Amino acid sequence: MFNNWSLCCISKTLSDSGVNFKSMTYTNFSKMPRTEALRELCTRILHNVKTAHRTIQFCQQRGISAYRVSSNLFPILTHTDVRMKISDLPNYSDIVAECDKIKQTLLQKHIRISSHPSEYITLSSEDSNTVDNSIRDLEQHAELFDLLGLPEDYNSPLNIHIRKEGDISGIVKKVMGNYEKLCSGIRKRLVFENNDNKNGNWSIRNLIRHISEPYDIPITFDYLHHSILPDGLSEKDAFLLAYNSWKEYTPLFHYSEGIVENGILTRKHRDSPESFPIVYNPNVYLDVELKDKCQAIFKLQNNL
DNA sequence: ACCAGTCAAGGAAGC
DNA sequence: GCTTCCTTGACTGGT
Repeated sequence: MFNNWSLCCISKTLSDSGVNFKSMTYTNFSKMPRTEALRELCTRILHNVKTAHRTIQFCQQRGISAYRVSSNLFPILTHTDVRMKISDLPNYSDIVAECDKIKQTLLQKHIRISSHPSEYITLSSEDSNTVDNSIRDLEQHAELFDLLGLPEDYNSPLNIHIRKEGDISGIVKKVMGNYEKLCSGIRKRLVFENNDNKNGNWSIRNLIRHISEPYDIPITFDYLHHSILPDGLSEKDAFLLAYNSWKEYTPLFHYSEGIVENGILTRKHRDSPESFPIVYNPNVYLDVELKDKCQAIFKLQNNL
């Protein structure tokens, strides 16, 4: 039976036992004197890296073969009034040491690592500040991946959406113009995921035609987004088109189920799976976006 | 200790 | 054209 599940950011089992990530808002950060605020932020960040480590170990223990690192491990750093790299942090050496421990853990038992930078980041914006902010965010992800010793290729994908709707060729030109400017640590890992806007552009069909085929970039297949915006493709055809776009790499796809309201499938994620996904080629990993997180995976591991 | 409201992002969608 | 919504778990402040 298919068993290549990827845990999305959080283990509910761990959080129920009090192991949680910490965050920090800019509002709060800006209220404190800078030195004090930075010290608190550093403490929280180190805590988060340790929590990510524990979560990866949890995956190893529970037969979960991949892990999506949360994009909130390092709060605020990319904020326009903070603008720090991980390496700028006063406790950088502690963070490096903790990342080295994660590296060792990953060497003992392989866990595939990926990330899904915030859905608000965009390479398609007409506003250059917005694009710059997005690139800074991506650079932070690449910096972390490098610290974790992750390969600079699609085995450790950074997955984003193309957010803008409208004139496809204009948007693609914009996105690819910005793509060329990205450092290799981002570019060699960056993949694009189908989205589900009403009558939206970014179905699997259009991503394959306008992004993957001309520019040789893998496409992430998301089951739920596809069922909301199939764009004339069956689930099987969309899955296999996306599958083939990964070439020699093993694809990492997203699995979730939507809540049905008044007989209409919505994009809201269910807590727990009701059905087992059809995996049209078993050589994939499925990142489980159901809200029960690891507990949803346990259900899938036990064939519901 | 608990609860409700807030936070953070940029664009879509709805008035 | 303006407002609301989307998304998420943790933070925050009031009780």
